[in-house]
Amino acid sequence: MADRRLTRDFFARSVHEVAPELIGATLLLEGVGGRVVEVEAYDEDDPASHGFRGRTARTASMFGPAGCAYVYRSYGIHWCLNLVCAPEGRAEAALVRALEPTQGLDRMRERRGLEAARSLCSGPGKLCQALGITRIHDGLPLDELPFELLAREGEPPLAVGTRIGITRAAEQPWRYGLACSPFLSRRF
DNA sequence: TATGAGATCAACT
DNA sequence: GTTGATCTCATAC
Repeated sequence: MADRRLTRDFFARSVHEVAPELIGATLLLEGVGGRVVEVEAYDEDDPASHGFRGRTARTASMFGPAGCAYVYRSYGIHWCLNLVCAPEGRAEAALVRALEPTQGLDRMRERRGLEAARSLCSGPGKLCQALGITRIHDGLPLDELPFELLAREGEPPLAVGTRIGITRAAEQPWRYGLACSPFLSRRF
């Protein structure tokens, strides 16, 4: 198989370029995962972004090198996975919101309880639970195990919309998805 | 289909 | 003390 691995160079650009190109890519953790069908872009000048108020202990990895994971706790219960992008010394990241499960379905059902494939990874918190992503993955490079991140083949139909679950800058059309996918967290 | 409450933690004011 | 890049379950229409 050709090496379609996404490396740091791929992420060393504006998140607004990277995010749409992530749709259709394959994300695996320890062989469990699937195709990325939904992401949201957050940049440093974005009031909704964790990077907006500058670097803190929690958001440190968002300010770290491109091509790494930024994992944080949301609402005290859920984990959310971001892929760090950065042109140069900036804090930008793409929030992975939904996957189409393709590998390790059994492991996912084990972690989340018996469930239909379409609801295993249809949301940032669900996806992290299904793949077993926690704080220990915060800051890890995405081009090394246990992560595997493979570029898409071809250009899938893209859907664009407004981001979900935020109160500030809620009108920005920085949510990207695979058009008509049944695995989205919400329809566009 | 839609709306609302509860769960629960760390950063921030 | 408040808030949030969420999810699930319950209740209502």
